Amino acid sequence: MLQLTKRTEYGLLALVHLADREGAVASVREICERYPLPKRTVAEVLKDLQHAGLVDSTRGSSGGYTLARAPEQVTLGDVVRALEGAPPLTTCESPIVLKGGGCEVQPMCPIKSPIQRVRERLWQMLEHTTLRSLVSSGPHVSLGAPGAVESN
Amino acid sequence: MLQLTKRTEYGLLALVHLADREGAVASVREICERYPLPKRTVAEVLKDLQHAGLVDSTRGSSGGYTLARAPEQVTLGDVVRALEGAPPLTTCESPIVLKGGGCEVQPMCPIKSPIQRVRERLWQMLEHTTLRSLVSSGPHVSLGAPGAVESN
DNA sequence: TCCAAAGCGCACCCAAAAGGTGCTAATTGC
DNA sequence: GCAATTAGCACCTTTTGGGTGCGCTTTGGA
Ligand code: SF4
Ligand code: SF4
Repeated sequence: MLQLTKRTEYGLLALVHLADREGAVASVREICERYPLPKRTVAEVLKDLQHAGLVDSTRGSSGGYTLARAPEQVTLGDVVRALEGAPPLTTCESPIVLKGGGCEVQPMCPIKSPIQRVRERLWQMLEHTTLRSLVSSGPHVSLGAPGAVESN
Repeated sequence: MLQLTKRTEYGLLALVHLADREGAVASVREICERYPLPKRTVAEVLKDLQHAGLVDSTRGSSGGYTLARAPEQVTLGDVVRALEGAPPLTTCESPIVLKGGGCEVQPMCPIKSPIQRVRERLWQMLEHTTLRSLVSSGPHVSLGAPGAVESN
């Protein structure tokens, strides 16, 4: 389907939160207190983002996550790649060789290369959408002073 | 997932074939003899395309499908809409009201409107990719004279 | 020293979607 | 009438996505 997964949404929300925190660590609990999201799943997503090198983690009682790069350096494409894996758009032309030998239509397929062009343009779009642009545009109600509020 | 379904691929291949036929009817059997595709599923897809008004059907022993519009008038977006239904990209902002009241994050969601902009650009892209451009670009081995070859 | 709060890892379950099939009509040319 | 074709609907199977259970490790602070 032509749709982002919830995992990707969770990841984006978490990253936006981290970007707001400007380098301060933010725990999963903190994120889930700000947005009504399933805590465990968000934790899973953050872990994946950590593996992808998009966030750094610190363990221990006052641990949490921080952005690993500046918000300008993180793109929607990075997040999708980290959380949804391979980006094939069609079943052929996926980077990894697929079991079964791939698509039988391939040798005579008239739509393969046009579709690939579409895919490339789509990914260009995703790569050009930075976390910074997400943070600065939306309605995005401001937090209180960093580290001050968060009543719960 | 950010990926087209097989149904959409089948639909595109079928439409390309119909475009080649230039107004002549083509049966599901004929299409599946040209491309190694599961006959029944392709039939199902064609039926959906018919409901969406993209193809016309004629029943009976020498029946089949024909393009309902010129190849320039059919876009990738039309096909996706016909075969994958609603195009939300996120779970909020889908045209229909969803059960459960929709996303709880919505009132404070910082990524909603940026994501929608991405969605719009994506669909612009899909709407600007016509069936004609698919037919004329790919490797697309030419058929014999229309109605002549097709040995099987 | 101990405990609570956080992340880590893995496996597992449940629901939804995608892909595909069975079967039975209805239509139409030969 | 017969064979080829589309129409309609229901059903199954596999895959994917979303979400949890449970125990472990790390670390700061009471
Ligand atoms: S070769 Fe053509 S039909 Fe096969 S997966 Fe690629 S685009 Fe789809
Ligand atoms: S989190 Fe934001 S973008 Fe995602 S569904 Fe909710 S309101 Fe829409």
